Amino acid sequence: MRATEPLALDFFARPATELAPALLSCVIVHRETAGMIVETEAYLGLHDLAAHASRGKTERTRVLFGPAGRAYVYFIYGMHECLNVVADREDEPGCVLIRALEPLSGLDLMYQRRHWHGPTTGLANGPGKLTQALAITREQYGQRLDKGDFTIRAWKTKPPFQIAVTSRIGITHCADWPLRFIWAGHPCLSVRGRKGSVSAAGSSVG
DNA sequence: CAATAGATCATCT
DNA sequence: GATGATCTATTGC
Repeated sequence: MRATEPLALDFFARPATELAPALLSCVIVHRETAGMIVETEAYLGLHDLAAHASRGKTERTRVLFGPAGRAYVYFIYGMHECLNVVADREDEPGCVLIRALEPLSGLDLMYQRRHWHGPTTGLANGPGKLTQALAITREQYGQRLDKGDFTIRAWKTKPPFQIAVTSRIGITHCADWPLRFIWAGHPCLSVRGRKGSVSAAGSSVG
């Protein structure tokens, strides 16, 4: 898929709270598959106890403390890989968790990798599902996203939804902070995120 | 449809 | 040794 050129590294070099909504409607491309980002969450630095980086720099989190535009991939629950995009600048360990994609390209491959035979909307509608669909693992830890096999690109059109903000999913600390960004009403949102309070960024959509 | 249990292991204490 | 930025199957109405 060659919709547009990959985004340059400086696109990612801003606070996670700004990068997270900016990534909505961008496209992730990896290994013959691509999907549009429809759900993100911002994770901040030291003051955000839900963020891995709040515990300081360790072997796992070191890429968060480096420059923006790299992949932070981690393994969770003994089973799933999750993809984040490193934001901000060196020593400012903000990042953006990618929570859901609308599949665009390479759907056959996604179905194979996921062992799934339901609707297309269920292929990548969750943090663990999208990494499996796009074959993203810890092998991609620290990889640049501005060139090569693994890139993020702007998309020519925006989906016909409005951006909304909610609290983040699946965390225990700072659970009420409004740092989850979605295309409100998009059919590919992660299932567990569909309910809960939604404070619209504009007027409501019918 | 909603709630819950189980899977399963890297990371940090 | 406990926990966790999840997913799926199963149980119960």
